[in-house]
Amino acid sequence: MSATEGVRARARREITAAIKDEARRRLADEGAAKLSLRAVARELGMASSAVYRYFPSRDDLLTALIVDAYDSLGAAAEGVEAEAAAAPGATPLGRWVAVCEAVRGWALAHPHEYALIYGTPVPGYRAPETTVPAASRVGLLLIGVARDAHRGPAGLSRTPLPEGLRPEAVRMTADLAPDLPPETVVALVAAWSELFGLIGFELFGQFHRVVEDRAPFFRHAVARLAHEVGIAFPGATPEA
Amino acid sequence: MSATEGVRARARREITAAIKDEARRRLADEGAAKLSLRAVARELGMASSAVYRYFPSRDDLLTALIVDAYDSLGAAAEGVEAEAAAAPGATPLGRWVAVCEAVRGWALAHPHEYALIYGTPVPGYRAPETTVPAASRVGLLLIGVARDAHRGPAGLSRTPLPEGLRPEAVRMTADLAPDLPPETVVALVAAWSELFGLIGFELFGQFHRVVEDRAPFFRHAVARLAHEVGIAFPGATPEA
DNA sequence: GGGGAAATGAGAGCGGTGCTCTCGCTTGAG
DNA sequence: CTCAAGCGAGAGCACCGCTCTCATTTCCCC
Repeated sequence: MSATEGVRARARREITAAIKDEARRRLADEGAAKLSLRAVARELGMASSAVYRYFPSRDDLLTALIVDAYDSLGAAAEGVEAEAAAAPGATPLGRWVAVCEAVRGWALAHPHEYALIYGTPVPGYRAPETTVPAASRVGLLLIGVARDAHRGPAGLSRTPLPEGLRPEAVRMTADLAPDLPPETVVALVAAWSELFGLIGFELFGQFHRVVEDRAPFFRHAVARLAHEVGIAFPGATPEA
Repeated sequence: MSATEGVRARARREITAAIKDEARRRLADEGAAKLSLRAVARELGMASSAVYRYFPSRDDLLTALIVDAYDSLGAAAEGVEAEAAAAPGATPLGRWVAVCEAVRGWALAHPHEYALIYGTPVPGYRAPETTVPAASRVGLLLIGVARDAHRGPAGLSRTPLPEGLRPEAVRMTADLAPDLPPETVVALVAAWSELFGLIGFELFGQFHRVVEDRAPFFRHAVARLAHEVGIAFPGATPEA
């Protein structure tokens, strides 16, 4: 035991992690809706009531899993993006596609955790504000790629905004990326949500018997999203 | 009682409908995951075991609600599309936007039913094949709009496909719309899933503090999706 | 019309759930 | 060393999905 952490504190940290690990394992088996605190406790060889010392309610356990999932996804995407950006001959389009494919890859590897954060919100559950930073990481990454493209030699193409959208576009720009054109910010937010539409449809079975060879389809679709954001021009294709 | 329907058949039909209605009501209160057959029965003043005469299991009740929701959404979208198509000066772009806005309107009006069909799949639940026709209605509608645009004077613009996607694109085209170019079919399927990404993000709170004035944002985004499908050319805007 | 099969409803019951409370034991800070 | 705080276990409450049994009602066929 260290001087700064007694047996009790250490046990608390380890048991908390063990509960979350076991919960994640059970999540993969049965989904969030049927996640049972008792089953987690049983598997860990402890009384169900003891789990409540660590998570005041089942929903609090879910919240913890949600924050962890956002962070896991964010870290995965950031790692891949950093790698893509460091590679020789890196282009904004290549980085954009890399981020999108990282998100898809994480989602396919952790479908139930993905469902937890991008699927139907849990019944009475309201995400606390603490989840916001973790939840924003992928979006910030996409903004960063667009920003670098904007600063780069190729610049960004823009589609004009209808009049009715301009005030909201200006407001969004001030909030999200004041250094980017409003046309780009609007396209960025749309592409961001459309990306998760593609992934959600694949993951939740909507592509069943519609799209079979999904990797190239996804790659093509997100490259077009990048084009919509103004990151690449028609005819340009990523190679990585 | 009519000659073709006895007391029993009529009662069965009415009670089945009453159970589904009450279930829908409770769905709005607590979400699909916590939908309780017992609570439905209690509210209807019948023994919980009696409900099993009408739905063999809770999941079967959910299936019925899912099919109903798909049909309700499909009917709403089809109605709006027919109206838009019949209006003087109707354009494919106008009809496309009308369909998308109808889907969004239905989703905002029936958020829990939307979550049921486009959100996280219910735990152990696997959608039976019987849901496929109802689930396809919106997609078919979008295909129809693209088909009419293809036949119309303006035609469809096309973005070339990467080589790796061509076999799958050809397969998809044969399955979905043999009379359309593969480039269009791929763009159509992508736009279809991206449409539900936009709606899902709005409905499930991901746009919280990101997009505030959502109607014009959505309208702009789906018009751009139409453009991606090749339905409208840059600069064209719907007016309806 | 009458009789038997099928449909229906009610109730008890099984094993499971989230969550609370109380009880003893252990740990750590004063 | 003491004593409050942290912790685990067990019992218990109200609820859940689902099954089984047992009356009662309806319908179909003879």
